[in-house]
Amino acid sequence: MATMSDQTRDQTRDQTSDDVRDPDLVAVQEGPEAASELTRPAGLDRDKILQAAVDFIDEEGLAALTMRRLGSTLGVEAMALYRYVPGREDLLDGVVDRVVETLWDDEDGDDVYIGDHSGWQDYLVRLAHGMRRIALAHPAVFPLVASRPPAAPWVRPPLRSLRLVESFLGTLHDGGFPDQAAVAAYRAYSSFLLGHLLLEVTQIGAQVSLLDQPEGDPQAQKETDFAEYPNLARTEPLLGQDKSAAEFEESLENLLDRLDRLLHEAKNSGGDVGDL
Amino acid sequence: MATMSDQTRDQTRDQTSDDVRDPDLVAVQEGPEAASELTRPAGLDRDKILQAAVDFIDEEGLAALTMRRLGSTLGVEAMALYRYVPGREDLLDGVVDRVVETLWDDEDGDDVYIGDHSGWQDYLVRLAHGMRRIALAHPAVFPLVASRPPAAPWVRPPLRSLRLVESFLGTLHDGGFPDQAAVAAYRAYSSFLLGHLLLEVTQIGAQVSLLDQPEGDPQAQKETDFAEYPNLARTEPLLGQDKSAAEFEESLENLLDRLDRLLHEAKNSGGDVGDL
DNA sequence: AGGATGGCGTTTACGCCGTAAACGAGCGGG
DNA sequence: CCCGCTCGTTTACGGCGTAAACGCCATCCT
Repeated sequence: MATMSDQTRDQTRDQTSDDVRDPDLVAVQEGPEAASELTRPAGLDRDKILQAAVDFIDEEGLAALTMRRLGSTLGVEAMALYRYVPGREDLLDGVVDRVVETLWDDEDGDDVYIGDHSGWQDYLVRLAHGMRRIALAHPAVFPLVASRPPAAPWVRPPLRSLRLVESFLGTLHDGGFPDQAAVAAYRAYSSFLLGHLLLEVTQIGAQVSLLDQPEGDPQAQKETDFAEYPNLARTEPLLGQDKSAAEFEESLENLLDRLDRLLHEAKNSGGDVGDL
Repeated sequence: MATMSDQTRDQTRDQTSDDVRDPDLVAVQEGPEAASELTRPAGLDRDKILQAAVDFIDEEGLAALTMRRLGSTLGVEAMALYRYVPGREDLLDGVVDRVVETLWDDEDGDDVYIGDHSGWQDYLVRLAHGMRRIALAHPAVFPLVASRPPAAPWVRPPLRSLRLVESFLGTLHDGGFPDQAAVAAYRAYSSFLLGHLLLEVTQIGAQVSLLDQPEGDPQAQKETDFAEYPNLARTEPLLGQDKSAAEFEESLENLLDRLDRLLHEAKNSGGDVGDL
């Protein structure tokens, strides 16, 4: 597994060979905010609560997050949170928003910052890597990003942030996509990103839960399974292998090719694309 | 390549305006099991409980499902369920399994039954439509299929059922895929299916929740949004449009083309595919 | 026949949950 | 000085998942 020590520099989209480093794994640096936190929480605010919730989910999992426990990590009773957050559900929405917003915050050189870009393909690649970085940084939070209803009911997830959808559509529009094609591209892109990243973080979760469940005689279990499932048995080592980064690049590239085709078809037919 | 030529034949179910019929929308018929149920539950068993849970989630949503409420729909106290189900989490796993197993049950003509097929492309198309039918029949259950950890930790979701993965790998193996390529295909296929269907059912959920939230002055809300988000404003009618079926076919076809390419590359290099 | 047995649903109870409501403690401005 | 405001606490309630004890009743052995 490539935990990678090295940064990315050029990051042109041609990485599919087999010893792929995984630049999306580099951590997002925390804000230099550590003053005197152990001594005193120094007063609550909504942002502090949301950050604490993100951290909590990362460490303990979504199921373990309760208002009381979250409060206690902040040195406060549960009810104190309700002055800043309407309730648990809204808190989760806030967590999603906060995590997605980091797309704009941590520019971190040249990879993730999506405000400035050269061309829609560059934009889509940056956005994809930005989202993937978020997913890998917060694997337990990401399913929330995918499953919460969108902010506006008529916009489809998983991007959820109106700001993000707006920037997406605007970029494609500027790139020459007629509206119809831009929307089709948005959906194809969303579903690709959602599917790949959800699969990837779920795998991470499964690996983790594998570690803390080494219970009674898994050998017998294995053998019975394998008897019924010869193909599974034969490919088990391959199934366990992690080539997520390479597969991600491959699929992303393929999608971009597809969108490129879509763009040219739309242009040639004068923007009158009836179907996808 | 273009494997969708045969398709379905009749299926008049025309619902999404334009031109696209959506055969996956036809309901799966319930078993002819309705004897005297209102008079007496006639005794619990695990299957009855799981079916009741599926129905409950379909009608009330996952969040509303509690042991007490589920019990009461069966005319029974909550604790009675524990004789057949170890706990709530296991019940949810059971729900997922039961729903996925219907892939084999309801053959229903020629579209969904995946045991018998002619070639791997046919199989993948049938499987995709089968899964989509399940997703559309149980939109509130499907996110569960996607987010539960897999049955074996080293197999990645969303298919989750070992039986299904086994049949997938076996079919591709028979179709000439070397193991490495079959596994790559499994992952690409899984992530496509997961992404598309999750997006689609989430949209259904959003539409539903739109209906029961017609609250205070949405007009003002709209205008403020639109001021900040011109591209969203312009494309709103397009974003709301439902072309899921067409987009599904398009993406599926594209994926099959990609897998076909993968197969031939793998064959030409003698099964020695280093990367995807 | 009659008592033991064991399957199955109920009752009771416990601790944790989200959160409504009332309650102070501290503080800055008239 | 004390009013009123901000902000965290206390108390309380109903619902949750579920452990444990408790009937009830059909069946079976003798």
